[in-house]
Amino acid sequence: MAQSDTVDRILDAAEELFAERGFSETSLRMITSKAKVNLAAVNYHFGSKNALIHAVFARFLTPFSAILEQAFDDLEARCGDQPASLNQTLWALTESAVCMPQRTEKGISIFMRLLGLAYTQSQGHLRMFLEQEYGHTFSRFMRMLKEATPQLSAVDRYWRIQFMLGATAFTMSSSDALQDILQNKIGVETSVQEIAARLVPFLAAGMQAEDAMLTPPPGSKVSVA
Amino acid sequence: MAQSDTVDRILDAAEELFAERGFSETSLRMITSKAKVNLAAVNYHFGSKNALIHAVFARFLTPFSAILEQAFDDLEARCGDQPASLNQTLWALTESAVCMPQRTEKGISIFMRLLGLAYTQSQGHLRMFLEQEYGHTFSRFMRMLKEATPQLSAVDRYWRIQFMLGATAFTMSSSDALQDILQNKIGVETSVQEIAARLVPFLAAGMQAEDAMLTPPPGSKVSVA
DNA sequence: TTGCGCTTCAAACGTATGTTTCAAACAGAC
DNA sequence: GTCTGTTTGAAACATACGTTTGAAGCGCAA
Repeated sequence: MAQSDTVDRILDAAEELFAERGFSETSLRMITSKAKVNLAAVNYHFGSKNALIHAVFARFLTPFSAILEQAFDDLEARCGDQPASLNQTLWALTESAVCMPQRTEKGISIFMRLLGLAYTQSQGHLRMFLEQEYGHTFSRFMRMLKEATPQLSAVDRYWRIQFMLGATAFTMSSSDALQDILQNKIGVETSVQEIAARLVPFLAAGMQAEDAMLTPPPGSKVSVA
Repeated sequence: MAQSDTVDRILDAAEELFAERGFSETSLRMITSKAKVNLAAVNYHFGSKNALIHAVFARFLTPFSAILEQAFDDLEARCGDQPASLNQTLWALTESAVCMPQRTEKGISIFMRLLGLAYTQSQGHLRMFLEQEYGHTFSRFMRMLKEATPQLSAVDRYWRIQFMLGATAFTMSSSDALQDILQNKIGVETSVQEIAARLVPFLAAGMQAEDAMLTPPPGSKVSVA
Protein backbone atom coordinates (compact mmCIF):
# COMPACT_ATOMS: atom_id res chain seq x y z
CA MET A 1 0.00 0.00 0.00
CA ALA A 2 1.06 3.50 0.91
CA GLN A 3 2.27 6.08 -1.55
CA SER A 4 3.21 4.20 -4.67
CA ASP A 5 -0.11 2.43 -4.81
CA THR A 6 -1.99 5.68 -5.10
CA VAL A 7 0.49 6.99 -7.65
CA ASP A 8 0.14 3.89 -9.81
CA ARG A 9 -3.60 3.81 -9.55
CA ILE A 10 -3.73 7.41 -10.70
CA LEU A 11 -1.37 6.70 -13.58
CA ASP A 12 -3.36 3.65 -14.66
CA ALA A 13 -6.66 5.48 -14.61
CA ALA A 14 -5.25 8.57 -16.29
CA GLU A 15 -3.57 6.59 -19.03
CA GLU A 16 -6.74 4.77 -19.90
CA LEU A 17 -8.99 7.80 -19.76
CA PHE A 18 -6.60 10.01 -21.69
CA ALA A 19 -6.33 7.35 -24.37
CA GLU A 20 -10.04 7.02 -24.85
CA ARG A 21 -11.14 10.62 -24.38
CA GLY A 22 -8.18 12.93 -24.93
CA PHE A 23 -6.56 15.22 -22.42
CA SER A 24 -8.86 18.20 -22.15
CA GLU A 25 -11.93 16.02 -22.17
CA THR A 26 -10.69 14.05 -19.19
CA SER A 27 -11.12 15.80 -15.86
CA LEU A 28 -9.17 15.13 -12.70
CA ARG A 29 -12.40 14.11 -11.07
CA MET A 30 -12.95 11.36 -13.63
CA ILE A 31 -9.42 10.15 -13.07
CA THR A 32 -9.54 10.18 -9.29
CA SER A 33 -12.92 8.55 -9.09
CA LYS A 34 -11.88 5.80 -11.52
CA ALA A 35 -8.69 5.33 -9.52
CA LYS A 36 -10.66 5.44 -6.27
CA VAL A 37 -8.40 8.05 -4.73
CA ASN A 38 -9.05 11.51 -3.39
CA LEU A 39 -9.24 14.40 -5.82
CA ALA A 40 -6.39 16.24 -4.12
CA ALA A 41 -4.06 13.27 -4.58
CA VAL A 42 -3.23 14.26 -8.13
CA ASN A 43 -1.99 17.68 -7.20
CA TYR A 44 -0.28 16.28 -4.12
CA HIS A 45 1.68 13.60 -5.96
CA PHE A 46 2.18 15.21 -9.36
CA GLY A 47 1.75 18.92 -8.83
CA SER A 48 -0.63 19.66 -11.68
CA LYS A 49 -2.67 18.05 -14.41
CA ASN A 50 -0.01 18.83 -17.01
CA ALA A 51 2.63 17.19 -14.85
CA LEU A 52 0.39 14.13 -14.61
CA ILE A 53 0.18 14.00 -18.39
CA HIS A 54 3.97 14.12 -18.57
CA ALA A 55 4.22 11.34 -15.99
CA VAL A 56 1.84 9.14 -17.97
CA PHE A 57 4.02 9.55 -21.06
CA ALA A 58 7.26 9.12 -19.18
CA ARG A 59 6.09 5.86 -17.64
CA PHE A 60 5.92 4.06 -20.96
CA LEU A 61 8.17 6.21 -23.13
CA THR A 62 11.26 5.91 -20.96
CA PRO A 63 11.45 2.11 -21.03
CA PHE A 64 10.37 2.12 -24.67
CA SER A 65 13.11 4.47 -25.78
CA ALA A 66 15.65 2.37 -23.91
CA ILE A 67 14.47 -0.80 -25.66
CA LEU A 68 14.44 1.01 -28.97
CA GLU A 69 17.97 2.33 -28.57
CA GLN A 70 19.07 -1.20 -27.75
CA ALA A 71 17.30 -2.54 -30.84
CA PHE A 72 19.03 0.07 -32.96
CA ASP A 73 22.36 -0.83 -31.40
CA ASP A 74 21.80 -4.49 -32.23
CA LEU A 75 20.71 -3.69 -35.73
CA GLU A 76 23.68 -1.51 -36.44
CA ALA A 77 25.99 -4.13 -34.97
CA ARG A 78 24.51 -6.75 -37.29
CA CYS A 79 24.91 -4.45 -40.28
CA GLY A 80 28.54 -3.64 -39.65
CA ASP A 81 29.42 -0.52 -41.58
CA GLN A 82 26.51 -0.95 -43.99
CA PRO A 83 23.47 1.18 -43.24
CA ALA A 84 20.40 -0.76 -42.10
CA SER A 85 17.72 -1.28 -44.70
CA LEU A 86 14.37 0.47 -44.52
CA ASN A 87 12.60 -2.78 -43.73
CA GLN A 88 15.02 -3.59 -40.95
CA THR A 89 14.68 -0.14 -39.44
CA LEU A 90 10.90 -0.20 -39.48
CA TRP A 91 10.81 -3.68 -38.03
CA ALA A 92 13.20 -2.73 -35.27
CA LEU A 93 10.81 0.01 -34.31
CA THR A 94 7.76 -2.21 -34.55
CA GLU A 95 9.22 -5.04 -32.55
CA SER A 96 10.41 -2.71 -29.85
CA ALA A 97 6.87 -1.44 -29.49
CA VAL A 98 5.24 -4.85 -29.62
CA CYS A 99 7.67 -6.62 -27.33
CA MET A 100 7.67 -4.04 -24.61
CA PRO A 101 6.40 -5.47 -21.32
CA GLN A 102 2.76 -4.51 -21.05
CA ARG A 103 0.75 -3.87 -17.96
CA THR A 104 -2.51 -4.94 -19.56
CA GLU A 105 -3.42 -6.76 -22.75
CA LYS A 106 -4.53 -3.55 -24.43
CA GLY A 107 -1.44 -1.76 -23.19
CA ILE A 108 0.10 -1.29 -26.58
CA SER A 109 -2.94 0.16 -28.27
CA ILE A 110 -3.28 2.64 -25.43
CA PHE A 111 0.38 3.39 -25.96
CA MET A 112 -0.12 4.08 -29.67
CA ARG A 113 -3.24 6.07 -29.13
CA LEU A 114 -1.50 8.30 -26.62
CA LEU A 115 1.32 8.89 -29.07
CA GLY A 116 -1.17 9.87 -31.71
CA LEU A 117 -2.89 12.24 -29.34
CA ALA A 118 0.45 13.79 -28.44
CA TYR A 119 0.81 14.94 -32.02
CA THR A 120 -2.78 15.66 -32.79
CA GLN A 121 -3.91 17.59 -29.76
CA SER A 122 -1.95 20.78 -29.85
CA GLN A 123 -0.69 20.71 -26.29
CA GLY A 124 2.40 22.87 -26.42
CA HIS A 125 3.68 21.75 -23.05
CA LEU A 126 3.54 18.10 -24.08
CA ARG A 127 5.45 18.64 -27.31
CA MET A 128 8.15 20.52 -25.47
CA PHE A 129 8.37 17.79 -22.85
CA LEU A 130 8.58 14.98 -25.40
CA GLU A 131 11.09 16.76 -27.58
CA GLN A 132 13.31 17.49 -24.60
CA GLU A 133 13.12 14.00 -23.08
CA TYR A 134 13.10 11.79 -26.15
CA GLY A 135 14.34 13.98 -28.96
CA HIS A 136 17.63 12.11 -29.08
CA THR A 137 16.09 8.73 -29.84
CA PHE A 138 13.78 10.31 -32.36
CA SER A 139 16.65 12.00 -34.14
CA ARG A 140 18.51 8.73 -34.31
CA PHE A 141 15.53 7.06 -35.94
CA MET A 142 15.36 9.85 -38.46
CA ARG A 143 19.04 9.50 -39.24
CA MET A 144 18.61 5.78 -39.87
CA LEU A 145 15.66 6.45 -42.15
CA LYS A 146 17.80 8.86 -44.07
CA GLU A 147 20.57 6.32 -44.56
CA ALA A 148 18.06 3.68 -45.56
CA THR A 149 16.59 5.81 -48.33
CA PRO A 150 19.57 7.47 -50.02
CA GLN A 151 17.70 7.57 -53.30
CA LEU A 152 15.20 10.10 -51.96
CA SER A 153 15.73 13.81 -52.03
CA ALA A 154 15.64 15.53 -48.66
CA VAL A 155 12.29 17.06 -49.43
CA ASP A 156 10.75 13.82 -50.65
CA ARG A 157 12.03 12.00 -47.61
CA TYR A 158 10.74 14.68 -45.29
CA TRP A 159 7.22 14.39 -46.61
CA ARG A 160 7.18 10.64 -46.85
CA ILE A 161 8.25 10.40 -43.23
CA GLN A 162 5.33 12.62 -42.36
CA PHE A 163 3.06 10.29 -44.30
CA MET A 164 4.44 7.31 -42.41
CA LEU A 165 4.01 8.95 -39.05
CA GLY A 166 0.52 9.95 -40.04
CA ALA A 167 -0.60 6.52 -41.15
CA THR A 168 0.83 5.00 -37.98
CA ALA A 169 -0.32 7.48 -35.41
CA PHE A 170 -3.71 7.91 -36.96
CA THR A 171 -4.44 4.23 -37.36
CA MET A 172 -3.45 3.44 -33.84
CA SER A 173 -5.15 6.47 -32.40
CA SER A 174 -8.57 5.97 -33.93
CA SER A 175 -9.27 2.82 -32.03
CA ASP A 176 -13.02 2.61 -32.28
CA ALA A 177 -13.79 5.78 -34.18
CA LEU A 178 -12.89 4.64 -37.65
CA GLN A 179 -14.37 1.24 -37.17
CA ASP A 180 -17.65 3.00 -36.61
CA ILE A 181 -17.37 4.99 -39.80
CA LEU A 182 -16.16 2.29 -42.12
CA GLN A 183 -19.33 0.34 -41.65
CA ASN A 184 -17.73 -2.52 -43.51
CA LYS A 185 -17.71 -4.32 -40.24
CA ILE A 186 -15.99 -7.37 -41.44
CA GLY A 187 -14.73 -9.29 -38.47
CA VAL A 188 -11.77 -7.07 -37.83
CA GLU A 189 -8.95 -8.49 -35.78
CA THR A 190 -7.64 -6.04 -33.22
CA SER A 191 -4.26 -7.53 -32.40
CA VAL A 192 -1.67 -4.83 -32.67
CA GLN A 193 0.83 -7.34 -33.97
CA GLU A 194 -1.41 -8.02 -36.93
CA ILE A 195 -2.00 -4.37 -37.63
CA ALA A 196 1.74 -3.76 -37.48
CA ALA A 197 2.34 -6.66 -39.83
CA ARG A 198 0.03 -4.97 -42.33
CA LEU A 199 1.25 -1.48 -41.71
CA VAL A 200 4.98 -2.00 -42.16
CA PRO A 201 4.80 -3.23 -45.76
CA PHE A 202 2.39 -0.45 -46.58
CA LEU A 203 4.84 2.10 -45.23
CA ALA A 204 7.86 0.51 -46.85
CA ALA A 205 6.16 0.43 -50.24
CA GLY A 206 5.02 4.01 -49.94
CA MET A 207 8.42 5.12 -48.82
CA GLN A 208 10.02 3.52 -51.86
CA ALA A 209 7.42 4.59 -54.39
CA GLU A 210 8.69 5.52 -57.81
CA ASP A 211 8.97 9.20 -58.49
CA ALA A 212 7.56 8.49 -61.90
CA MET A 213 4.16 8.21 -60.30
CA LEU A 214 4.47 11.78 -59.21
CA THR A 215 2.96 12.90 -62.49
CA PRO A 216 -0.76 13.46 -62.30
CA PRO A 217 -2.89 11.87 -65.01
CA PRO A 218 -3.29 13.82 -68.25
CA GLY A 219 -5.67 16.74 -68.06
CA SER A 220 -5.06 17.16 -64.38
CA LYS A 221 -5.54 20.55 -62.83
CA VAL A 222 -2.83 19.84 -60.28
CA SER A 223 0.58 21.00 -61.37
CA VAL A 224 3.86 19.79 -59.96
CA ALA A 225 6.79 22.09 -59.43
CA MET B 1 -24.30 44.09 -43.21
CA ALA B 2 -27.04 42.71 -41.03
CA GLN B 3 -27.51 39.05 -40.21
CA SER B 4 -25.43 37.13 -42.66
CA ASP B 5 -22.39 39.21 -41.92
CA THR B 6 -22.41 38.14 -38.29
CA VAL B 7 -23.05 34.54 -39.22
CA ASP B 8 -20.15 34.48 -41.66
CA ARG B 9 -17.80 36.20 -39.28
CA ILE B 10 -18.59 33.63 -36.63
CA LEU B 11 -18.08 30.78 -39.09
CA ASP B 12 -14.77 32.21 -40.27
CA ALA B 13 -13.44 32.70 -36.78
CA ALA B 14 -14.69 29.33 -35.56
CA GLU B 15 -13.24 27.50 -38.54
CA GLU B 16 -9.81 28.97 -38.00
CA LEU B 17 -9.75 28.52 -34.24
CA PHE B 18 -11.13 24.98 -34.36
CA ALA B 19 -8.48 24.08 -36.92
CA GLU B 20 -5.61 25.37 -34.87
CA ARG B 21 -6.77 24.43 -31.37
CA GLY B 22 -9.38 21.70 -31.59
CA PHE B 23 -13.00 21.87 -30.54
CA SER B 24 -12.96 21.56 -26.78
CA GLU B 25 -9.97 23.85 -26.48
CA THR B 26 -11.77 26.61 -28.37
CA SER B 27 -14.31 28.51 -26.31
CA LEU B 28 -17.22 30.50 -27.61
CA ARG B 29 -15.64 33.56 -26.06
CA MET B 30 -12.52 33.13 -28.16
CA ILE B 31 -14.63 32.73 -31.26
CA THR B 32 -16.88 35.71 -30.64
CA SER B 33 -14.04 37.99 -29.67
CA LYS B 34 -12.05 37.03 -32.77
CA ALA B 35 -15.14 37.53 -34.88
CA LYS B 36 -15.88 40.80 -33.08
CA VAL B 37 -19.47 39.83 -32.33
CA ASN B 38 -21.38 39.46 -29.11
CA LEU B 39 -21.08 36.25 -27.13
CA ALA B 40 -24.77 35.51 -27.34
CA ALA B 41 -24.71 35.68 -31.12
CA VAL B 42 -23.52 32.10 -31.43
CA ASN B 43 -26.42 30.67 -29.49
CA TYR B 44 -28.79 33.05 -31.21
CA HIS B 45 -27.77 32.15 -34.76
CA PHE B 46 -26.73 28.53 -34.35
CA GLY B 47 -28.42 27.32 -31.19
CA SER B 48 -25.43 25.69 -29.50
CA LYS B 49 -21.73 25.17 -29.78
CA ASN B 50 -22.21 21.71 -31.25
CA ALA B 51 -24.54 23.11 -33.89
CA LEU B 52 -21.86 25.68 -34.73
CA ILE B 53 -19.35 22.88 -35.23
CA HIS B 54 -21.79 21.17 -37.57
CA ALA B 55 -22.29 24.40 -39.48
CA VAL B 56 -18.56 24.87 -39.90
CA PHE B 57 -18.28 21.42 -41.43
CA ALA B 58 -21.38 21.78 -43.55
CA ARG B 59 -20.12 25.02 -45.08
CA PHE B 60 -17.19 23.36 -46.81
CA LEU B 61 -18.27 19.74 -46.88
CA THR B 62 -21.51 20.30 -48.77
CA PRO B 63 -19.93 21.99 -51.81
CA PHE B 64 -17.01 19.61 -51.62
CA SER B 65 -19.12 16.49 -51.69
CA ALA B 66 -21.06 17.91 -54.65
CA ILE B 67 -17.83 18.56 -56.57
CA LEU B 68 -16.53 15.15 -55.63
CA GLU B 69 -19.68 13.37 -56.78
CA GLN B 70 -19.39 15.22 -60.07
CA ALA B 71 -15.74 14.19 -60.41
CA PHE B 72 -16.70 10.58 -59.77
CA ASP B 73 -19.47 10.84 -62.34
CA ASP B 74 -17.01 12.18 -64.90
CA LEU B 75 -14.46 9.52 -64.07
CA GLU B 76 -16.94 6.69 -64.34
CA ALA B 77 -18.26 8.10 -67.60
CA ARG B 78 -14.72 8.16 -69.01
CA CYS B 79 -14.13 4.61 -67.89
CA GLY B 80 -17.25 3.16 -69.42
CA ASP B 81 -17.97 -0.18 -67.83
CA GLN B 82 -14.37 -0.62 -66.68
CA PRO B 83 -13.72 0.23 -63.05
CA ALA B 84 -11.59 3.32 -62.49
CA SER B 85 -7.98 2.69 -61.54
CA LEU B 86 -6.64 3.40 -58.09
CA ASN B 87 -4.59 6.30 -59.38
CA GLN B 88 -7.55 7.82 -61.15
CA THR B 89 -9.73 7.49 -58.09
CA LEU B 90 -7.18 9.08 -55.78
CA TRP B 91 -6.55 11.89 -58.21
CA ALA B 92 -10.25 12.56 -58.59
CA LEU B 93 -10.43 13.02 -54.86
CA THR B 94 -7.31 15.14 -54.70
CA GLU B 95 -8.30 17.43 -57.51
CA SER B 96 -11.75 17.91 -56.07
CA ALA B 97 -10.18 19.05 -52.83
CA VAL B 98 -7.58 21.27 -54.43
CA CYS B 99 -9.83 22.88 -56.99
CA MET B 100 -12.61 23.75 -54.60
CA PRO B 101 -13.16 27.49 -54.41
CA GLN B 102 -11.34 28.70 -51.31
CA ARG B 103 -12.20 31.60 -49.09
CA THR B 104 -8.60 32.18 -48.08
CA GLU B 105 -5.25 30.96 -49.31
CA LYS B 106 -4.86 28.57 -46.41
CA GLY B 107 -8.42 27.40 -46.84
CA ILE B 108 -7.55 23.91 -47.92
CA SER B 109 -5.15 23.15 -45.12
CA ILE B 110 -7.76 24.31 -42.63
CA PHE B 111 -10.18 22.05 -44.45
CA MET B 112 -7.88 19.05 -44.12
CA ARG B 113 -7.04 19.77 -40.54
CA LEU B 114 -10.70 19.94 -39.62
CA LEU B 115 -11.30 16.62 -41.31
CA GLY B 116 -8.47 15.11 -39.33
CA LEU B 117 -9.86 16.50 -36.11
CA ALA B 118 -13.26 15.10 -36.93
CA TYR B 119 -11.82 11.62 -36.80
CA THR B 120 -9.30 12.11 -34.06
CA GLN B 121 -11.26 13.99 -31.45
CA SER B 122 -13.86 11.62 -30.18
CA GLN B 123 -16.86 13.88 -30.64
CA GLY B 124 -19.73 11.49 -30.98
CA HIS B 125 -22.17 14.11 -32.18
CA LEU B 126 -19.86 15.13 -35.02
CA ARG B 127 -19.36 11.61 -36.26
CA MET B 128 -23.07 11.04 -36.31
CA PHE B 129 -23.63 14.28 -38.16
CA LEU B 130 -20.98 13.56 -40.79
CA GLU B 131 -22.08 10.01 -41.31
CA GLN B 132 -25.66 11.06 -41.76
CA GLU B 133 -24.95 14.00 -44.09
CA TYR B 134 -22.08 12.70 -46.17
CA GLY B 135 -22.09 8.96 -45.65
CA HIS B 136 -23.37 8.41 -49.18
CA THR B 137 -20.42 10.08 -50.88
CA PHE B 138 -18.02 8.36 -48.55
CA SER B 139 -19.52 4.97 -49.30
CA ARG B 140 -19.24 5.63 -53.00
CA PHE B 141 -15.55 6.43 -52.63
CA MET B 142 -15.06 3.22 -50.68
CA ARG B 143 -16.84 1.24 -53.38
CA MET B 144 -14.57 2.69 -56.05
CA LEU B 145 -11.51 1.86 -53.98
CA LYS B 146 -12.74 -1.68 -53.71
CA GLU B 147 -13.19 -2.02 -57.44
CA ALA B 148 -9.77 -0.47 -58.04
CA THR B 149 -8.02 -3.01 -55.83
CA PRO B 150 -9.64 -6.36 -56.59
CA GLN B 151 -6.41 -8.17 -55.70
CA LEU B 152 -6.69 -7.22 -52.04
CA SER B 153 -8.60 -9.24 -49.49
CA ALA B 154 -11.34 -7.38 -47.68
CA VAL B 155 -9.33 -7.23 -44.50
CA ASP B 156 -6.18 -6.03 -46.22
CA ARG B 157 -8.12 -3.36 -48.04
CA TYR B 158 -9.83 -2.26 -44.87
CA TRP B 159 -6.58 -1.65 -43.09
CA ARG B 160 -4.82 -0.07 -46.01
CA ILE B 161 -7.65 2.39 -46.41
CA GLN B 162 -7.20 3.27 -42.77
CA PHE B 163 -3.50 3.84 -43.43
CA MET B 164 -4.32 6.10 -46.37
CA LEU B 165 -6.80 8.12 -44.40
CA GLY B 166 -4.30 8.41 -41.62
CA ALA B 167 -1.43 9.60 -43.74
CA THR B 168 -3.67 12.14 -45.42
CA ALA B 169 -5.55 13.52 -42.48
CA PHE B 170 -2.54 13.55 -40.23
CA THR B 171 -0.22 15.21 -42.70
CA MET B 172 -2.66 17.91 -43.56
CA SER B 173 -3.74 18.38 -40.00
CA SER B 174 -0.37 18.82 -38.38
CA SER B 175 0.33 22.08 -40.06
CA ASP B 176 2.98 23.50 -37.80
CA ALA B 177 3.23 20.84 -35.12
CA LEU B 178 5.30 18.29 -36.98
CA GLN B 179 7.45 20.89 -38.63
CA ASP B 180 8.51 21.85 -35.13
CA ILE B 181 9.41 18.32 -34.20
CA LEU B 182 11.17 17.29 -37.37
CA GLN B 183 13.82 19.90 -36.88
CA ASN B 184 15.13 19.12 -40.35
CA LYS B 185 13.88 22.50 -41.32
CA ILE B 186 14.81 22.27 -44.91
CA GLY B 187 13.00 24.94 -46.81
CA VAL B 188 9.69 23.18 -46.90
CA GLU B 189 7.20 24.21 -49.48
CA THR B 190 3.72 24.53 -48.10
CA SER B 191 1.61 24.44 -51.22
CA VAL B 192 -1.08 21.86 -50.74
CA GLN B 193 -0.90 20.97 -54.41
CA GLU B 194 2.70 19.95 -53.96
CA ILE B 195 2.00 17.94 -50.86
CA ALA B 196 -0.82 16.19 -52.67
CA ALA B 197 1.46 15.47 -55.60
CA ARG B 198 3.81 13.70 -53.19
CA LEU B 199 1.12 12.05 -51.14
CA VAL B 200 -0.84 10.35 -53.90
CA PRO B 201 2.05 8.23 -55.22
CA PHE B 202 2.95 7.31 -51.65
CA LEU B 203 -0.60 6.14 -51.02
CA ALA B 204 -0.92 4.32 -54.32
CA ALA B 205 2.33 2.46 -53.75
CA GLY B 206 1.38 1.50 -50.21
CA MET B 207 -2.05 0.41 -51.33
CA GLN B 208 -0.56 -1.88 -53.95
CA ALA B 209 2.26 -3.23 -51.80
CA GLU B 210 3.10 -6.89 -52.33
CA ASP B 211 1.76 -9.24 -49.70
CA ALA B 212 5.11 -10.96 -49.82
CA MET B 213 6.49 -8.11 -47.78
CA LEU B 214 4.09 -9.02 -45.03
CA THR B 215 6.61 -11.48 -43.68
CA PRO B 216 8.76 -10.05 -40.92
CA PRO B 217 12.53 -10.50 -41.21
CA PRO B 218 13.99 -13.79 -39.92
CA GLY B 219 14.21 -14.04 -36.15
CA SER B 220 11.35 -11.63 -35.71
CA LYS B 221 9.31 -11.83 -32.54
CA VAL B 222 6.24 -10.64 -34.40
CA SER B 223 4.11 -13.43 -35.76
CA VAL B 224 1.56 -13.13 -38.53
CA ALA B 225 -1.71 -14.98 -38.43
C1' DT C 1 -44.39 58.89 -36.20
C1' DT C 2 -45.79 54.56 -34.63
C1' DG C 3 -45.44 49.73 -34.35
C1' DC C 4 -43.29 45.28 -35.38
C1' DG C 5 -39.71 41.61 -36.40
C1' DC C 6 -35.15 40.75 -36.13
C1' DT C 7 -30.70 41.40 -34.17
C1' DT C 8 -27.40 42.99 -30.75
C1' DC C 9 -25.86 43.82 -26.18
C1' DA C 10 -24.40 43.54 -21.21
C1' DA C 11 -25.23 40.90 -17.54
C1' DA C 12 -26.20 37.04 -15.16
C1' DC C 13 -27.11 31.96 -14.57
C1' DG C 14 -25.73 27.28 -13.27
C1' DT C 15 -22.25 24.07 -13.73
C1' DA C 16 -17.68 22.11 -14.17
C1' DT C 17 -13.00 22.64 -13.97
C1' DG C 18 -7.97 22.76 -11.73
C1' DT C 19 -6.17 23.97 -7.55
C1' DT C 20 -5.66 25.01 -2.52
C1' DT C 21 -6.55 24.54 2.30
C1' DC C 22 -6.26 22.50 6.64
C1' DA C 23 -7.56 19.06 9.73
C1' DA C 24 -7.56 14.05 10.29
C1' DA C 25 -5.36 9.57 9.67
C1' DC C 26 -1.40 7.05 9.19
C1' DA C 27 3.39 4.85 9.46
C1' DG C 28 7.65 4.22 11.55
C1' DA C 29 11.49 5.69 14.88
C1' DC C 30 12.48 6.66 19.43
C1' DG D 1 2.94 5.63 24.02
C1' DT D 2 4.62 9.66 21.81
C1' DC D 3 6.36 12.31 18.49
C1' DT D 4 7.31 13.46 13.40
C1' DG D 5 6.92 13.53 8.61
C1' DT D 6 4.00 11.81 5.10
C1' DT D 7 -0.32 10.83 3.03
C1' DT D 8 -5.35 11.15 2.80
C1' DG D 9 -9.86 13.42 3.29
C1' DA D 10 -13.81 16.74 2.79
C1' DA D 11 -14.60 21.14 1.66
C1' DA D 12 -13.91 25.30 -0.36
C1' DC D 13 -11.58 28.35 -3.72
C1' DA D 14 -11.31 31.10 -7.98
C1' DT D 15 -12.02 30.79 -12.66
C1' DA D 16 -13.87 29.50 -17.09
C1' DC D 17 -17.27 27.50 -19.58
C1' DG D 18 -21.97 27.10 -22.44
C1' DT D 19 -26.22 29.02 -22.12
C1' DT D 20 -30.16 32.16 -20.95
C1' DT D 21 -32.31 36.49 -20.03
C1' DG D 22 -34.47 40.82 -20.92
C1' DA D 23 -33.78 45.28 -22.35
C1' DA D 24 -32.00 48.20 -26.05
C1' DG D 25 -31.20 49.07 -30.96
C1' DC D 26 -32.20 48.60 -35.64
C1' DG D 27 -34.59 48.68 -40.44
C1' DC D 28 -38.81 49.13 -42.56
C1' DA D 29 -43.86 48.89 -43.66
C1' DA D 30 -48.04 51.32 -42.48
